Amino acid sequence: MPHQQIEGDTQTLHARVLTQIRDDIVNCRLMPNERLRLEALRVRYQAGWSPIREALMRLEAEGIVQLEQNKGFRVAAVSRDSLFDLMQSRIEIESIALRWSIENGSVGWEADLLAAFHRLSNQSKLRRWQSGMISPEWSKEHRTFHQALVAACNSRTMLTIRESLFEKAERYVALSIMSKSQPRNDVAEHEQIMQAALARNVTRALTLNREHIQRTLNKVAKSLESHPEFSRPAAVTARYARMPLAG
Amino acid sequence: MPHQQIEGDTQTLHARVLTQIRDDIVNCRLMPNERLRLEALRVRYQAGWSPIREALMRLEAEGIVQLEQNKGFRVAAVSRDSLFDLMQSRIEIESIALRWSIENGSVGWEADLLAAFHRLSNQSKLRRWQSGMISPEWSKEHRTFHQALVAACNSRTMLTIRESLFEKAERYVALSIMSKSQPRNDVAEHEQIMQAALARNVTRALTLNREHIQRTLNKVAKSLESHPEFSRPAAVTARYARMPLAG
DNA sequence: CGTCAACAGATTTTCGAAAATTCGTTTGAT
DNA sequence: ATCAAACGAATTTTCGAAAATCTGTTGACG
Repeated sequence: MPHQQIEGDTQTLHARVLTQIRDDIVNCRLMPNERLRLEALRVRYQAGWSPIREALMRLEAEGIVQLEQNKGFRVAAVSRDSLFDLMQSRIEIESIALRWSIENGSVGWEADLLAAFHRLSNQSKLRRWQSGMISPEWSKEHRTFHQALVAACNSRTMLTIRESLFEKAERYVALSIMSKSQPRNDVAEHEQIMQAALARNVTRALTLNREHIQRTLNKVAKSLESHPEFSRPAAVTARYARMPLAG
Repeated sequence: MPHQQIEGDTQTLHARVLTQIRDDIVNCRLMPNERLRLEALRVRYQAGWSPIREALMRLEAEGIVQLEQNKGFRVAAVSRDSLFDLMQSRIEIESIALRWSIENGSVGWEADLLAAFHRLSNQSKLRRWQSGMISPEWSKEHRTFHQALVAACNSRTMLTIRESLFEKAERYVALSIMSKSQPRNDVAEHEQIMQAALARNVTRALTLNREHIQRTLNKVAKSLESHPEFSRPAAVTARYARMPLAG
């Protein structure tokens, strides 16, 4: 069997750039609707035109970057409408994936889920946010927990879709946190969802999950409304200063 | 209404190449799992490295091309498992989209749907296939009809997902047709679905649509099993004939 | 014989220059 | 003064050469 190379060893440039740009967009270090000038990106990510354009094309397909022919790339815009669309779709997709996962889940799934929750709840005891930023560690555990919930759904397709929507939602949440709105403490919510899933109570788990997403939606929508500049033109072409390599 | 630029006018190269390669893959002119050598693509699509790689990266995100670091691109493989996964997911996604569409649909939606069906049913009277190929015209009308069904669903997200799954399914169907299995005549099925949708009978429309997809699944799965070479290694690296005839 | 290092050819990946396009401003005609 | 053509700078897009990586083969050595 071909031994999988450890990432970072012989990782191609476009793969590294892809990860970095995506991370910067999801965490709103590159703001919604911000113009992505190639020259600036070339400096920021230390690469030539090709790897950067390749990464951007991929992100365009993922839907967090937009391309206008011969006019270049932008970070995908945000809006109240697309937020609602996103969250409503997310509810439906997660419902299906979660149902299948609960129906299929093995003991191993239960174990992984418990473990993920344990890590999440402990992480949240530490400072979860500072200076309008979600701590990357908490963010990671949170993502892992939600992944663990649906992990047994046994459908690559649904998992991929779910992940993509989850990531887009994360960007809205990051935006919301940035505008000095405190993240809500939802450890208890997560625990309830997990309990319902472990009890194989599909109806209850789906309801709780739906409410979980809806509460996030409400909070984000509110902070979006009080900061209309986020969904506005953002004509401000933030010339980013010389920034050292991210991570 | 902003008038869309006629394509072919100031279309960038990577956009043209993207469309062409995608089309070739969906119609299995580039076979599943086939290696995509850049040099060959460069000749075939008359472009430099950059536009081709950019197109391939985008297709990779769409999931019909696979990339292995430093080893290049391949057409995404097919398999019984991913076919079932795809079709099952498609049923769920289309169910949601169709429900919303029926609940939201205006008179304009009804009109468009009727028009699309009319075009489809007439198209099918012509020769629908020839020499193991679905006629592109029929294919287009078919795609348009299914689009018209869900068009009123009012969720860009769900529509995009649905379209992507539909396209992947199309590739499997093309594969099935190629192996001299006749396409089934499903005009009546389409009409029934439409009638249910127009009658705003959500339950019936969803059931019919599910059965429609399942019938396609059965047919494609059968022909996939009788042609195991499609889902197999395809190690045959179609060295384009520069080998002289033996003896 | 079998293993492994080193090499050569093929292929992918990256770079930087050149071509094409857009955008903002100026110029010139009415 | 108004409008539109036209120029030039900024930016995107494309090309082809160069670098890096992979693959398969050869030949030395245990």
